[in-house]
Amino acid sequence: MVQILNSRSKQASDRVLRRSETRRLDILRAAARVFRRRGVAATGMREIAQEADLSPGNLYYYFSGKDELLLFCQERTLEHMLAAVSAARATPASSAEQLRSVLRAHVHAMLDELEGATAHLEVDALPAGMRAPIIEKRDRYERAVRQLVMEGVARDEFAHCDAALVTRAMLGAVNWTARWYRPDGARTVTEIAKTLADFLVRGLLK
Amino acid sequence: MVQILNSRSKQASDRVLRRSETRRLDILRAAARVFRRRGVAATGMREIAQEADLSPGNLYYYFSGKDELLLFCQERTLEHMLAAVSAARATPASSAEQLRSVLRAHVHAMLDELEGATAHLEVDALPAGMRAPIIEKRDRYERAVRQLVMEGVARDEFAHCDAALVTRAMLGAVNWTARWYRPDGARTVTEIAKTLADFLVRGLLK
Amino acid sequence: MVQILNSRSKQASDRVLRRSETRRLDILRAAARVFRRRGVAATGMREIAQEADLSPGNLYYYFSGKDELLLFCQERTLEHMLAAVSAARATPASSAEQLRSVLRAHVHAMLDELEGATAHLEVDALPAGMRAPIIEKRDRYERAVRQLVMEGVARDEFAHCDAALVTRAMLGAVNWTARWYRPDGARTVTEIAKTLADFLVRGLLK
Amino acid sequence: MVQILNSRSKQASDRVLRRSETRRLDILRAAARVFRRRGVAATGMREIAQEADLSPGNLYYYFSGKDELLLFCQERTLEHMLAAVSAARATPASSAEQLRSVLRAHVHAMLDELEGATAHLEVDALPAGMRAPIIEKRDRYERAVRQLVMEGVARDEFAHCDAALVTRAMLGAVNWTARWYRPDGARTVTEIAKTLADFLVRGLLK
DNA sequence: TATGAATGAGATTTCATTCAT
DNA sequence: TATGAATGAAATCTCATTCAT
Repeated sequence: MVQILNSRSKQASDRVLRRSETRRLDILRAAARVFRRRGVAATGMREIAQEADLSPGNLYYYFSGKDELLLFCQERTLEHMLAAVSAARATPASSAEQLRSVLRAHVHAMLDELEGATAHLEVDALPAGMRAPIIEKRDRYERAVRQLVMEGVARDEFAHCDAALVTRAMLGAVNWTARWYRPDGARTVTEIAKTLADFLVRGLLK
Repeated sequence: MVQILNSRSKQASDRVLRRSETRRLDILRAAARVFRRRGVAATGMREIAQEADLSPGNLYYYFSGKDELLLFCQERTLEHMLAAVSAARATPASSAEQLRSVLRAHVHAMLDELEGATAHLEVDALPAGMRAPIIEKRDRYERAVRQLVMEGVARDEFAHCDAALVTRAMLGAVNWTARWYRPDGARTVTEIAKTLADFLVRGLLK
Repeated sequence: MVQILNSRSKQASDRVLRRSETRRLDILRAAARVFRRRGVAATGMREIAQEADLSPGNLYYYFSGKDELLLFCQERTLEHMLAAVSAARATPASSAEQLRSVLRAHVHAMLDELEGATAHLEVDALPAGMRAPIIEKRDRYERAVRQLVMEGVARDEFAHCDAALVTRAMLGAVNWTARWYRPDGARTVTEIAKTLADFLVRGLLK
Repeated sequence: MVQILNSRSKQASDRVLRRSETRRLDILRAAARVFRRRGVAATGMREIAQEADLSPGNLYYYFSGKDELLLFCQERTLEHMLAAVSAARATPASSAEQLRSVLRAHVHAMLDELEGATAHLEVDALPAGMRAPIIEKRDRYERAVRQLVMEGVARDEFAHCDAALVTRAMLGAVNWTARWYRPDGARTVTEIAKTLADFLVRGLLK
């Protein structure tokens, strides 16, 4: 990935790099789409290559292999989600509204036509040696959501509850959308996100 | 195989059949455990054979292949779950309590040490031609749960809601337990089942 | 196969042996039927066992394995055919009629409902080390038929010809019946045998 | 794979395709050779790969599996033979000479060093679902040969006979050459073809 | 003699990855 | 950068044969 810069102008090499980065992103997005459609384990490099409009061999010019591709996919989405939870918590809104907003963002992060990805839900598809940073992010995210729940309890917005379990229940409900959502279904992603967030938070309110 | 069946030989063949069926069940349970631990797509016949304590080739004496094994696993669990929902609906309890009972049974069907199985969550791992009966059962189950929700609304126990989406949210929350539950975790399956069922139904109450 | 004779009467043990031989013959016939139906290479021991009405394992009580079974099948039929050619040559008939009679017998040896066998046509299905006696018989048979042709030429019954090639042509024509003959077809084995023998010898006559 | 095709790249892709087709043909020929040597059922993918000088896995880059390989082999040869019979019938020659010419071509189609193939004789080696087009061609060919026989009878060139049976006898005689022909034998393919054709047609003449 | 069950070698096939150009 | 072709490891499955009873 690190390129040996030739003697041409820095601008030119920047442009090359930028083009290359764009290409890598395109490939990541293509991979994410196939992973979402078929599941990581059932997805072959050939399918990814085809979705990204290049030859199988050429994939390896941009990524070292399926694992790296998967790792970056997962990282990207988790960072998306971590940003969303940070944004929500930076808000003066109620815990309920913060939580709803996080859950809605979560659904969008998975299902949005262009950038939605679900590969991060399959951590075990990574070789054991590469899981640590993904697990760390995933757990950090879960802790942040749990924190929102606990804050709501502390603020007397939410009833007392087993925050750990309830958090997982909520995350499960939104994660599961990846399994049944169809773009041509009766409800839009936005509707789904709102309905689920409202329902789940309702179970917490006093 | 023309045999004169006297009452003794018939008994013997019954016994043999019964033993054979027992063995098949043992293997199914072993397969279900590995499927639950590692996911269907990532599970190899070798692993199943090892878990069931026989040689890989010998698996094929009992089942025609991975697909059949998977099909039976899925069918078994879905029938368990359908029985549970029928049992709950045969009860004079409130909709809320019926629903809680179904959700608890659902969690148990997946996580119980001995018989818990999650393979039915991965319908796409079956070859397309074998999916129909599984999908039918799965959808029948979902419809039954949705029916419970709608009945609760009709009886004024539950607030008005998008029953289809809310049902999927609840099922997602319980299905997702398969991903994070560890037998040596802080909470028992029974605790998890109760907490989740209570939380989820709470979101429906008026 | 060699049995340890117990102290009972010799008669009894003879009866056992005879019974055992009968059983072996039954199995050979069953094997021959399956070999004819499906070809040697495509026939499994399970199919033979089923056709012979015993368990797969039990086959090995009577025969040391598939190879022996095949060997005996081939030997049996070839000896049939050698006997037929000897019988024909012991006759005072013309060469033409002797030859016709051999060819008819050949067709019957392969297609007859009860005893017909074609396994001897697949010599290569035997392990190389076991082929010698079969090849010897097969070649002896071919030589005998060729001899008939050459005698007919010497006696001025047949036109001069390349006896080796013509013999193989005739044998090919009759061997090939095994591939297309169906018991429920329009012509009986006897009709086929006669028509083919007449046609083939016709090509030799002056 | 959206590509702007300028005249150069199109040429290149043509060249590539042509090379690929050449390779496929090479492999087909190699497979045909092994099938002829050892019989279809006894031939493994490893042997074909070795004969074609590539790794077993690489075979699957060119063909989807053994079945496809076999299908193409059979189709190729049968089309050769159908072409030969068409060519013969387009001729003003006598029925006898047309028939001889077909039989000679038949022998060549099977035994010629380079392109000879015999896989089409083993239709049952194909999975049942793939047989139809092969059987259709095979039967069409047989009908065409039978037609030649019947025409000869109608023209009073041939004696009255059971055309169906006699046709099968002739085809059996030539098909059987595949079983005994050895390239290092005493007679060339051409000699064999001529001798057999002459002999077989002789049996038809008045 | 007879059987259900077990085994191990080998077959076909898949697939991530690499190579040559 | 890009590609068609190649590879090798591993997966699923088959099957003759053997074992324990």
